[in-house]
Amino acid sequence: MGISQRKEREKMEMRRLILDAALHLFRTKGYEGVNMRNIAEAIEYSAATLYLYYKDKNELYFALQFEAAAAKRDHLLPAMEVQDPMERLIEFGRRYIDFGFKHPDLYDLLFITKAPMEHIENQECWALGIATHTFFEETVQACINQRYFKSTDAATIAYTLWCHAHGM
Amino acid sequence: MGISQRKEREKMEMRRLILDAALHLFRTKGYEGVNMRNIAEAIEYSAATLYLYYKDKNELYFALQFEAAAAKRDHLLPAMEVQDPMERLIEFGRRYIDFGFKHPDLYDLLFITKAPMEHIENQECWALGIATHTFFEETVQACINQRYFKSTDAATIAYTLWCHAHGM
DNA sequence: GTTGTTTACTAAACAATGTTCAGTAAATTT
DNA sequence: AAATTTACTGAACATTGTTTAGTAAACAAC
Repeated sequence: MGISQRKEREKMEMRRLILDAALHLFRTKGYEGVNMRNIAEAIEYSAATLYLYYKDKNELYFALQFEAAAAKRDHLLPAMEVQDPMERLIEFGRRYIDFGFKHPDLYDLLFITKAPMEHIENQECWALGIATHTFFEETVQACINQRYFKSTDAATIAYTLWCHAHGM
Repeated sequence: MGISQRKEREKMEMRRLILDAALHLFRTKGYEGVNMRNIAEAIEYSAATLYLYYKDKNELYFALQFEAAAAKRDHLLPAMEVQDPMERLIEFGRRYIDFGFKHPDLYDLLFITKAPMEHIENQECWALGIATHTFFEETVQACINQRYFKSTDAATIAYTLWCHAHGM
């Protein structure tokens, strides 16, 4: 069964090729400024080929959203190194906002842009975002434990802080 | 010179007709779900006619943004009646968020959606928003005067509160 | 009141986009 | 070697924003 394995691998490589090209184009030209033909041209395939790997532009879009979530996690990750919980929380917020400024298109992709949410069934989609948020809440809880906050309602504090960062 | 006056008036009426139709369509079908032909059809004119009154879809869009700012102001207006500044501030925030939930499309139109900002020269555009924000800051100042806040930095407090509301 | 000009509008066309489809050549299976 | 499946493509389609050439009415000029 070596052949089908190779085929599967080639399919994955093709998907990677498409995603990398799409992500690069989206980053440089903005989401609106890119179309299927652009992406296809970038990888030297015909536009129709894209539809063999992604049902439509939306599906490609959601795949990229996953990539964006990974990029955000990578951007936030260094904050985990900070030992003091309050310092860590601050670093976390700083990096969160920094991410928004450095990659406005990715930020929009994650939080702003609306697209028909037909892929919610794919729970895996949200795993990365949820993991990050969990880490954030744990840090808040650690701060509470060290009496940094008057309140002890972790969820509310986390929500308040997040609202503030997102609003900025 | 009665004729040119009448023409001018008819031109304004036509603009009103277009804006009303566009706003209604945008509200019900969402901004992406409406095109120039839809709008034209709604007022029983051809699509090309729209271009006699607005340079392109963008200009029509900015005209609507102005309408949205007016709608927001109208939504926030009742908060001015509240006498106690802190109560007023709270009512203001409540109404701000309420507006976002009741008219997500208008809210997006005002704060989220990106379009080539080629109309910045039209300062009048921002007048409504600035007026609202000024009133907001005045209320914050009133709260400071009554020692509702520890800090006395009105701008920062206003910004903090606004970030929070917008983030929500 | 006829004649020229301007205005208000339209149908048709254009260009760009997302998407589909019929066909083809190669890879694979029988 | 033949049959089938796979991977891909060019051409076409539908929908959009926008432009253009033309037309009929309103208006102005004599």
